[in-house]
Amino acid sequence: MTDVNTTNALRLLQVADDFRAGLSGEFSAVHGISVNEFFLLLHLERAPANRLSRVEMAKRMHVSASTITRMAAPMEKIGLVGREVDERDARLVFVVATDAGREKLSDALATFAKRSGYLFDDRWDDKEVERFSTMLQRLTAGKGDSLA
Amino acid sequence: MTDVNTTNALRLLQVADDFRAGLSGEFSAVHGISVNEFFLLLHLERAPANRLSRVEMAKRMHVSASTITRMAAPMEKIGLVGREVDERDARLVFVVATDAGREKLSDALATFAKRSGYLFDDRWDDKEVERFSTMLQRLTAGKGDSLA
DNA sequence: GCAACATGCTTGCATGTGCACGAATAATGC
DNA sequence: GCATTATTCGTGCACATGCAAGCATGTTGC
Repeated sequence: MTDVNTTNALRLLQVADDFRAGLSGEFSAVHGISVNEFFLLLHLERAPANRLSRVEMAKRMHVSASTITRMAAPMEKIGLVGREVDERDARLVFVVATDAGREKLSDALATFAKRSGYLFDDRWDDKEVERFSTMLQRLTAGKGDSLA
Repeated sequence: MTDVNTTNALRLLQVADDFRAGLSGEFSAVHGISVNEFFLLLHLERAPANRLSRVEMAKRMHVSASTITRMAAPMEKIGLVGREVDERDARLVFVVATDAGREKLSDALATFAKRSGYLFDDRWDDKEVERFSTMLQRLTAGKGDSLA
């Protein structure tokens, strides 16, 4: 545990957990969505034609396909996402972003940006933030479908 | 979303999720414990007298007290942790590390260190790792009870 | 063409977790 | 002292999620 890599990984997980916990509370209270629903909308926004099949969404979100099925259902009811079937392959059921969904995402992203600012701005200068960004990008390298 | 802080926060969450997902699989397969059980053992190891009350453990693990109650029960049955009651305050029920629990933690920490190595060693040199460590530490500053 | 296999989606079941409540114990105010 | 309040723990319920199975649809080999 004196290993630097171990220490870094522990801190990484802890910082991420703290940030996610804070997000969860504000998303729920202010936007009425969960963190996972936010990420689902974000994945849609970055996807071609603003839509993804359920298995593809599942892979990108690190959850099972059944979870996507169950997450999408209530979001369809309140109009945050829509449902489309592929013309050629009737097995594929797409989750597709709606205008309401994009607007909700935009609102939530403002909250996300604000909390990101709390995390970094008060502690680091621009140069450090840039350096951190480069480092993180290398950690995600090779793992496709990244959001950032 | 072109905001650097937002990008960094997104990457931070993504890297942490990936790492946790990988850990989860190996912990389950090799050590027979969950990531949360690993963290519970780790918190015990770092706690005074190797024990913590349930509410205190709950705060440090970002979970509810009832979750600690329910996590501890099966871990007691297989001898990974013990149960102690405070002599002065009969409300307090401590989760306490056992020898078997410490040994299990030691094994799991080896796995954790190995995967931490995969994450950092192959990509960065020592100087970068040290810099990253310093940066992460500042992000956790002010949030007590950190593990690293 | 048809059979065998592969892929995507959904559903039943089991598990993990939070919230709200109640019980037991402690601390506080009078 | 005794009543009131606070704290800690456990439990019932609701919800989210993964896994295994089943169904519908596509693909491949012959």
